[in-house]
Amino acid sequence: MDIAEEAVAGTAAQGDLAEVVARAGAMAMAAAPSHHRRPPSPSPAAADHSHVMSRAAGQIMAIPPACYDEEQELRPAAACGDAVMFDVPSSMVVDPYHQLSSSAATAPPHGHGGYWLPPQQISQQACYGLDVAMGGAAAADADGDEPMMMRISPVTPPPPSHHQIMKSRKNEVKKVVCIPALPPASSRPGGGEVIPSDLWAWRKYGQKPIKGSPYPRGYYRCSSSKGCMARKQVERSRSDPNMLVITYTAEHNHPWPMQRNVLAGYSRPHTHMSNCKKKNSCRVEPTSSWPTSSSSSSSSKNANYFEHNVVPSSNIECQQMTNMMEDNAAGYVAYAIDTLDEEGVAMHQPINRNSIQPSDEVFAELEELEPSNNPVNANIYSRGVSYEWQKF
DNA sequence: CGTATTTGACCCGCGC
DNA sequence: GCGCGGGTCAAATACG
Repeated sequence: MDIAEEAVAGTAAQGDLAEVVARAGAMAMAAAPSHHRRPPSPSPAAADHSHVMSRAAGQIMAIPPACYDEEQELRPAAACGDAVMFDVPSSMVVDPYHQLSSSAATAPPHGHGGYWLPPQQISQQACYGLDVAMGGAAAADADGDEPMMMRISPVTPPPPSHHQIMKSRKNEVKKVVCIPALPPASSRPGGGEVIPSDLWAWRKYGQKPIKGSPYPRGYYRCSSSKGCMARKQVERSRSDPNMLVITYTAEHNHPWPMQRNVLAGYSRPHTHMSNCKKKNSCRVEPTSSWPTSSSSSSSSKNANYFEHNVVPSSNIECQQMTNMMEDNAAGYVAYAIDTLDEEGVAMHQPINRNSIQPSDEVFAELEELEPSNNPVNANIYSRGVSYEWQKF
C-alpha cells in the first residue's frame, strides 16, 4: 500500500479525531475571554487601517513552537505543527518573501480590547507575512516604548460585487496563518503541495507564479456556500519552504460545514497516473507548480496526507509535529482554533462553553488545550507547549 | 452529470 | 500613458 492509499484508508478514524479536535478547539474558543471572539456584527468591509486598529474585538491566535524565537528560549523549538494567525489590512503588503526589519517596534493601542502577541515569539524566518504585517502596524501605530505586539482583529465582510471587491481590496483586512508544511512532495507518489485541511471546503480557482518567489501562490475560495466570499491564498515561504503562508480574505457567511468529507478538506484524489492522463499534467512546469510538485491539484490528496500524519521521518520537525498530531488532538490546537473562530463568526453568536454539550472525551481534550482560564494573560497548553496571550 | 482542477486570458491597481 | 504584478475568470479537462 502506498502512502496515498494508506492515507485514504485511515480517513474514517482520523476524521473522527479531527472532529474531536475541532470541537475541542471550539470550546477552547468558547472558554477564552470574550475578547477572543469576534463581535456579533462584523464591521463594514471598507475598514481602513485606523479602523482596524481601533476595533475592540480581537482574534484568537496561537504561537507555534517552531515560531518562537529560539534565542529567547521561550521554549525549545520542538515542533512546527501549529499556526500563527492574525489579521492584516491589505494596505500593508503581506509579503512572505521579504523580511521586515524587526527593529520596527510598535505598541498596541491603549484602551482597546484585544490580544497582542510579542513579535519576538514569532519566527521571523518562517512567518515573514507576520513580520511585514507588524511592520505596517508599527508604522501606523508605534510609540516606540513598548514591545511590538500583533493585533488580532476580525476579518471584515466582503462587499457585494466583484468590482467592489476589487476596489476595496486594498482596504480589506486579511488574516495570515503560518503553518508548517510537509516536506517537498518529491518523495511521495503524486507529490504536490501539502495544504492541511482547515475544516472549510475550499475550491482552487487560480494559481500564479509570484515575482521573487520560486513558489506559486494558489487561490482558493470557499465552496461550501455559493454566496460565501471567503478566500484564501496559499503559498510557501521562500525562506522556509517548510512553512506555508495562508492568507485568508473575507469571512465565511455560513456555519462551517460538518460533513465528514468537507471536514477532510479537498478529498478528490489525484494520483500521479491520473495526472498524467490530463493535458499537460506530466510536462515540466517550473512556474506553475511547486518546485517539487507534479501538480498543485494534489493539494486535495495532501490535505488528507497531512491529516493522516504520513510524514517522511527525515524531517524531524514535521515528524515531531506529526507525532503530536497523531497522539493528541491538541496538536491541532492553533489550527482548530483558527477555523473555529471562523465558525463562531459565521454563526454570529458567541460560543459559550456552558452552551455546548460536548462529550467527556472532548472535554478531556479541552483540558489539555486550556488548563488556565486566566482571561488577561491566558496560556493554552498543548503537550507542554505554552501559548501565551497578552491582553492590551 | 456534477464537481474539482488546471491554466491562459483578462482586469485592475499601482508605480514610474 | 504604459508596463508590471497580483487577483480572478472561465473554458477545457479530469474524475467519481
